This record gives sequence, structure tokens and C-alpha cells, in this order.
Amino acid sequence: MGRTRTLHAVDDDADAGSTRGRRDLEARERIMASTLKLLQERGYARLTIEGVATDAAVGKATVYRSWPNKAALVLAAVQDRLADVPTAPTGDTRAELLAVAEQAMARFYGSGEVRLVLPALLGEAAREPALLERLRTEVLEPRNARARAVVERAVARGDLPADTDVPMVLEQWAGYMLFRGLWHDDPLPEGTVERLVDATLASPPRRAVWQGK
Amino acid sequence: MGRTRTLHAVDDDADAGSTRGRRDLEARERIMASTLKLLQERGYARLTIEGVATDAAVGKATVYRSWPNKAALVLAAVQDRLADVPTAPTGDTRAELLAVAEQAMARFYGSGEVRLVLPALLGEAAREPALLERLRTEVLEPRNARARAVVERAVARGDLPADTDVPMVLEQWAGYMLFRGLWHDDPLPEGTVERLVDATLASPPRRAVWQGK
Amino acid sequence: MGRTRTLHAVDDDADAGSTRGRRDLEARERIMASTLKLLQERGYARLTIEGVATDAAVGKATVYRSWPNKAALVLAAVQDRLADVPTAPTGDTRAELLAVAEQAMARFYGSGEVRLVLPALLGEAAREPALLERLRTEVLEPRNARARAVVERAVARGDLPADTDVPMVLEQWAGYMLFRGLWHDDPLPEGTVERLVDATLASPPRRAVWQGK
Amino acid sequence: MGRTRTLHAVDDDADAGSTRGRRDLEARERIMASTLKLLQERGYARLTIEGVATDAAVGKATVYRSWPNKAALVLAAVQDRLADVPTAPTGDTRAELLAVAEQAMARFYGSGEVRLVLPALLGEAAREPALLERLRTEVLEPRNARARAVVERAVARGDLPADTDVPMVLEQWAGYMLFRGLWHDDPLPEGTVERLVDATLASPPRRAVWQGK
DNA sequence: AAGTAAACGAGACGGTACGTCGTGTCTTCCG
DNA sequence: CGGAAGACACGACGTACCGTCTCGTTTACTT
Repeated sequence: MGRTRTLHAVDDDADAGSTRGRRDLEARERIMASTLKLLQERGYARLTIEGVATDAAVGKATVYRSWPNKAALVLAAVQDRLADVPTAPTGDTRAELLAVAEQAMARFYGSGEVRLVLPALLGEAAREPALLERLRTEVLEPRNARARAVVERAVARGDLPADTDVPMVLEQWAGYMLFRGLWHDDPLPEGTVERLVDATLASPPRRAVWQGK
Repeated sequence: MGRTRTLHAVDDDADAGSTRGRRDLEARERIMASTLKLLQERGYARLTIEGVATDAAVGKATVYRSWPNKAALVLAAVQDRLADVPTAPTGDTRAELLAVAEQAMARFYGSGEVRLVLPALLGEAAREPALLERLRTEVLEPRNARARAVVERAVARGDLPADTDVPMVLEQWAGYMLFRGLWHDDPLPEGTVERLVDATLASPPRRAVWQGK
Repeated sequence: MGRTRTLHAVDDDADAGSTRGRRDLEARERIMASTLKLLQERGYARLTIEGVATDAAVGKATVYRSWPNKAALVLAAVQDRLADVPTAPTGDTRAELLAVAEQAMARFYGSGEVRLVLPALLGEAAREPALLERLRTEVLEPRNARARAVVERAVARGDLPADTDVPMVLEQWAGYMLFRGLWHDDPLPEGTVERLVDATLASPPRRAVWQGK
Repeated sequence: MGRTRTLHAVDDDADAGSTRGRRDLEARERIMASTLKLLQERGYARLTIEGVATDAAVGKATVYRSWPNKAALVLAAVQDRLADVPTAPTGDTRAELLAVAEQAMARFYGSGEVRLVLPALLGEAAREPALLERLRTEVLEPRNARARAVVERAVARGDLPADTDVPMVLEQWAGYMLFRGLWHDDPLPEGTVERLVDATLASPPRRAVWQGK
């Protein structure tokens, strides 16, 4: 499942069936590669579409034809580099949770790529609801869905109480990683993920009961 | 003796003697006000120094004379609008912790101003260590120091275990707020802060012992 | 055969094939027109490339793309407005000389356009040999060549002595006109050209004989 | 009665008694020197008052206090460097005329200083009648007056016809020199002045008779 | 000798223009 | 006919000077 490529701005058109020219596949590849390269070299703010076009030996129009602005371009380029969230059931709940927290979150929010791009994207998203929506549905939600499944499995197994607030568990973990990723250069101290997971196992957040009131 | 003149953001003051030339104090005020105003209207990315200068009825050079770039300007403008962290001891540990988490963090990371500015600033900081350093020492650290004091008081009172990892407590709280602030438009659901604080009181993170190994 | 368009700085390339891109021919026209208009209104010193661009409803880059600086722009704009030097042989030497002196020189050096532009250009040329060279080869020399032909015809006819210093004749005439044009507002007194020509016919400068020594 | 204070170049004077305040006489000297120095280095167009002030270690206001603009400043600086016109009667008309043409004109219009400054000044004068007037009365006329005296002496002696158009003689000579000075880098060919003078002695321009008609 | 007032250096101020770069659109020409 | 090349109008960049202004400081002339 899961779309391999999404591109374009908000509405990604449905160029699905139109299987047109394979010829330009190279161009697209070159653009993606140049985007990532220049992102590393200059950071989001100093990345320019002109620069990408030049570096990719491509006309500017070719870039604009596929992505309406820098955010869309960068989002597309970053999109598939994202490592997958491990969900395979191993029977060992703690191990599964650790794997999720470690590989899905620590590695994600701690990676240079994300730190270089995500804040900038979220910064723009604060002004552009469409972008925020895309980020949520295309970046956050897919990852969260798989992580959620793992935690819910732990609940089903009885390793976490039935009224565990699963989304909040994830947000607590991810929030901590994001915070560290943004505010600090250095990687997480060893053992951090374990302590996070163990704290949750010891005393997980419960769903609020008076919520409905 | 130290800095001959720095002005720039934060510390203008102090340059007592070196105040030769015209030194229009109103200009600085107008610039700060215009910066905040345009920040709201356009967001960080679309904020322009030229625009600020025009809006403030000020020469561009006057802006550049005091702040070397957009980040410094915005940082200075945002700086003092930040609400204080409440630290008054009331005797009630839970109430104190709630006050800190609520007023120092939820309100801070949830505010539109911060959401509009902080990610962008952090995004630039990923490329500019100097900026990151300033953000840490001038924004994060001052707030954290006061919050830390409150939590440490709770430890001293015995309401939290002696080996509580105080910094991590704060980072967990703040991380969650930051995460929500960045990824979601809507305010925190009611009761969230309470649940966060209570979870910490029930099972706080402990300092890692094997750290040294 | 006279070049139809010259533009650019010194070396006007011969950009034959390289005409990719939009190439708005009207833009050039508008720029030339605005340049001349603002030259009249403000004079060379107060002429601004920014002003020209604005007046011509053209981006600044479009101006800079074709002319590297104000001098080149103005030179190009003035270039073709220059009236031609009459050379048609009429059989009447005195009449031909008068025509040349009158139309090629008096009208040229006496015209407001020239007075407004030439000194400034020559002033810059004093610092920029390339500009001086262009002025000589593109403004002075073409005009002189044709005037020289007329005077040489007079020599061939025997109306002037064989050892007449033809260049000096022209420089004397032009020098006088230039002097008057620069130092005085008012037009030449009537009959001046006649007196100049007649003085030359009566006693033309001879080529120096001892020159080789 | 007009002008309350003019100072500008030439006539500073007049402020006799009112010399309260500091009055740093050296400042003026330094300004003049810096002006000439930078004029040589950069030419008129690239000379800036700011640059002069800095180079002279003087406040900008000090420059503006004495000269209202660049033209006035430069005019003042150049003013007194001008060599004198030799007028001493030697009895030998041809020698006297040669001395005038050589020293007053060839040297003047041929000098680098003049070539660097005069065209620019005249260029501005085309737009500013006041400046043209000053140039005429303070630069051209004083020199011309003395030269005229010499030529008139030649007329009185009978070495030139009584109806010689004396001003035109001077303008012819000066015009030729000016022309050469502006259009050519190289000095006058040897013997040029002699040929000019001799041509005039052989066939001087006469005053127009039919002028009144 | 103390007071006072102008001129001084320094340089901040509101501006205009510089020459460059990037944006997003549009045109031309080549393969 | 698709795409690179790049011209186009626009707008912002960061810098340099403009001419005016306000600072203290430094004379030199009153009183």
C-alpha cells in the first residue's frame, strides 16, 4: 500500500493513470538528488529553487511544473528517505516498544536531515494550513499509525492498562525526542529510550474520564 | 574590559559611554513593534527587513546597525514578550508544578507567537551554531533555570525521589507541549497538564546510574 | 556599412545564435526612450538606472543585462540620435565645407543633448580608458571620417593647399564649437561658421615639416 | 540684499570679527588636500564627501559647513592650483602670444587635473546655471582677461589688424586645446602651439561687420 | 578666572540608489 | 513536441552615501 510518490502541493492530482514519458524520470531523480544535496550544504532557508534547477541541469520551469514551491519540493525530496517504523510482533512487548521508540522516533527526530528540514517546514506550516495538513497526513500520521499499532498490541496483551492513552504515549515519547533534536546538537545519552519506555510501562498516561463532561 | 559595543539583540544597554551620534530611542521601539506586527501578519519566512524598516519609518541601515540579520531582529523583538516562569513557593508541591507546567510551558509553546517564530529560528539554528547557542542561553536556559528550581524544591521536600532526573522531567513536559504546539493547531485538551504532572509524581524519571560506565 | 545596433559595453559580442529566452524587443525601446527623457529632465549626474528602469516599467536586471553601467546605457541611448554628416559633393567647395562645419559640428556640439551628456561622459572617460576608446571609435571617429573626406576633396580640387593638415582643420573647427558649447549657453553668433571656414580657406594649417626631426 | 552667508569656495573671508568657537584652520587644509588626493585616485564621479571627510579625519558636517556640495568643494580645491597666465610684455609679440598659448592654455587644458575635473564640472553646470556662472567668472574669465590683454597689446602694436576679433582668437586656441585634452590622452604634438599662433598671425579672425544687420 | 558660544570629531538618523540574486512566468530554440 | 536555457517584471538583499541631526569636547572670545 502506501503511495511511493506524492509530490505536488496539497492535491496531488491523480496523474496516476497517465503513465506518461518515462523519459523524464531522470530529470526528476536529478532534481530530488540536488535538492537533498543542497539541503545538506545550505540548509532549508538558503536553499533556492534556482540553485536546484542549475545543479540538476534542468530548466526552472521543469521544477515548477511539478512542485509549486520550496516546501513542496523539499517535502517530496525528504519523503522517502524516512526509515520505516518496525512493527513486527516479537512477543516481547518491552522489546517491541523499545524498537519503535528507538528506530521510529529517536532516529527520526535526531537525524540531521529532519533537524535541518522539519522545523523550517513546520515554521511555514504555521502560516499555511494546507502544508500543515500535508505534513500531518503524509509524514506524521503514517508513522504514528504503525507505532500506535505496536502500543495497542501491548495494551491487548495486558502489558499496559486498558485505559492507557495510547496517542499520548506516543506524543510524550516523540515530544521528548523532538525537543532534544531541536534544542541540542548532541545525540541522546545512552539509555534514554529505555528510561522513557520503562517510565511508561511503570505509569502510563490514562485516558481522561471526565473528558466527556 | 569586555565588549566595547554589542547592542544587537538582548543586551543593548550597558554601552553607556559609547553613545555618540544621534541615538533615536524611539526608532528602536518602532522597529520592535513593526517586527512583531509583521511577524503576525506574514510569518517569519515572509518577514522582510525592508518591510520592517518601511513600516517603522526607519532607514534600513538603522535596522542593520543594530541587528545583523533577520534572526537576530526577530529574536530581540520576541524576547521580552515572553511571560515569566512562576516560582513563588506556596507549600503545595503539586500546585507549584502545575503552575510551572501550565504557565511556563503550555502557554509558551502553545502561543501563536512561539509557533510562528520558534520553529523557523530553530530551523536556522540547525545551520548556525551561534544562533542555537543564543537561543539556548537567552531563551531556553533562563526559563528552564526557574522551572528547575521549582522541581528541585519538590525533590528537597521529598515529594519526588532524591534521584529524580530533574532536567529530564522538564524536557519531557516541554517536549510534549512543543510537539503539540508544532503539530497541532488546537489547544491542549483540558486536564492535560494535570495528567502530565501526575504521571511524573507517580513515576518520575530517575537519574541513570550506569551512566559512567 | 554602419552597424544598426551596437549596445553593450566595449565588445558587442555578436551574440548571433545565442538568442534563447524571452527577448522582449520593446523593452529595449522603452529603456532607450526613458533614458533620453530622464536625461533631459535631470541631466547625467542625476540620472539613475533605477529611475530608468522604473520609468520604462522594466526590471533593473533587464537594464544591467544589456549595459554594465550608466555610461554605457547613456552612450547607447544617445548614439543613434546623432544627425548625420553631410558629404554629398556639390562642386562648390566652400558650400560643402560650410555644410560640414554647420551641420556636423555646430549643430552637434551646440545641441543641448550633447552638452548634457558629452562632458559627463568625457569626464568618466578620463578614468576609464575603455570608455574613452569607445567614445572615440563610436562617436568621434565616424563623424570625423566623413568630415575628413569632404575636406580632402577640397584639397584634391586644389581649393586647399596640398600640405593642408586636414585633421587639424577639423579639430580647430570642432574645438571652437566644443568650447563654445561647454562654456556658453547661447548659440553661436550668426556668421561664425562662415568666418571659421573662410579663415581656414585663407590660411589653413599646414602639415609640420620638421616633424620627423 | 540677499545672501546672508555664502562662504563656499573663494570668498570665505568677510566673517572677520565673528570668529567665536574653535576654528580649526588646519581642517580646511586637510579637506582640500584630501579632496585633491581622492580626485586623483578616483576621479570626480567616484569622489564622495564622506570619503573626503574620513580621509581628512574631519566630521562630515565640517565639510558641509563650508561647501554646499561636491561641485563647490572640488572647485575650491582645484581653484588655486591653477598656474598663472604670463602677461609680461617682452616686446616680441610672437613670443608673448606663444607664452600665453603655451602656458595658459596648452598646459591648462592638457593637464590631468583639468581633464579629470573640468568636464565633470561643466557637465553639472549644464543643469545648474549658478555653477556655470561661477566657473565662468572664477575660472575662465580671470584667465581670459589676462590672455586678452596680451593679444590686445599685439593689436595695439599693429602686429595684428585693428579689427581682429580678439575673443575669438582666444576661443579658437583654447577650443583646440580643450578638444585635444578631452578627446586624446597624448600631449599635443610638438610645434602645435607655434602653428596655431602663426596661423592666427597670418590670418586672424576679424570682427564681423554685417553683424548688426 | 569663569562663562559662554561656536566649531569641532564622531557618527546615528531617514532616505535613495546601488548592483546582485531569487521568484514565478513566459518565450525561444534545439534535439 | 518536450524540455534546457534564459529573458522578463518584480521585490528584497546588504552596502554606500546623501545631507541633517545630536552628541560631548575643545577652543577662544567675552565679562
